[in-house]
Amino acid sequence: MAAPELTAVVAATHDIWMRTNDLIGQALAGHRLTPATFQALWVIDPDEPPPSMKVMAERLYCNASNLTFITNQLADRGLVERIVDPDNRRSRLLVLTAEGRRVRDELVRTALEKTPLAVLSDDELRQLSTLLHRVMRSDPALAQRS
Amino acid sequence: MAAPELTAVVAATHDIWMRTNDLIGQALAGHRLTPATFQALWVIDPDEPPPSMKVMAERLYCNASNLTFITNQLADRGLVERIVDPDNRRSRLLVLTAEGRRVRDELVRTALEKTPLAVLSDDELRQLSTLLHRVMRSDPALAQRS
DNA sequence: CAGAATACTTCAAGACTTGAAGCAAGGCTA
DNA sequence: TAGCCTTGCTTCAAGTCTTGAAGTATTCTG
Repeated sequence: MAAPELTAVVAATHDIWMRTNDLIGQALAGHRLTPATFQALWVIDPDEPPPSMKVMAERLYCNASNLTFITNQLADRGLVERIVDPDNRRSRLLVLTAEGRRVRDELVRTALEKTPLAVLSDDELRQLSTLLHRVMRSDPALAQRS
Repeated sequence: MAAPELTAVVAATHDIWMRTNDLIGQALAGHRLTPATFQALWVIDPDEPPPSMKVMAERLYCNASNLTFITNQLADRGLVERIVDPDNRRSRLLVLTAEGRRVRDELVRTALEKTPLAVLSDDELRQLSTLLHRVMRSDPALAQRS
């Protein structure tokens, strides 16, 4: 293989992500959520202005109709509400309900406790963060997140 | 948030993975593959002894019936074959066909070219690899891969 | 040898994803 | 400002993915 380190890093990234999902599966199921719906919840930061469906679709790398489905799942569970964007009445903003904020907080906390990445020291986490942010800044689609 | 670095790292891991998937989607579609089926192909190393369905399920964090489905997808496309494990006739070993090896090689190469992680220098990749392998060694389920 | 365990398959149900078609709102231009 | 194009979202149909329960064949164990 031409780039064994790169191969190992790509594989490790995937493995760690899948393992994290595996470890929080029970907690998600307790709220009738799945990796896909949890990820949608994750990317709605309650301290930021509510994202539109369009913005959510970009964050989750999915298309509009997919996001309609995911949003319905969250709305059916009482975790988010759609409101009309007063600045653009075609657009729907996704707002966490009180329950949505509570569940998001709890599950994010669980994910951070259970992820294998939690074994790293503060210093190692900073190193890792530096490297990953360098990667993200290099990619236009990722740069607008970090 | 109690651990902002950890949060950022978990999010970055996921974002980079999803972005990589996004970037190779075209190449996968060219072989009628999806992220799930490509991942299955990825974890069959042609230079190692062929894995059983059971081993594959562990590697992919999925259950046996799920793996039957994924294997059927790959077998229908002529990329893998099931053979009876001579040492345990309950077990089926997954062997890449010649076409399977070719497609795997091509798509792995594409993934390594397109992943945003490819911007890192050799030195940075080594740093990243060191950190991620430390994470993997700390988790029993991950340790047996790296 | 009988019963339990293992490896896989089948089936049914639900969750996810995509693309095509449609609707309402906003933008543009003659 | 009417007509047309674009945007943001929804609906629908089709296909993919995932799970759990039940079933089959094989192996293990007492």
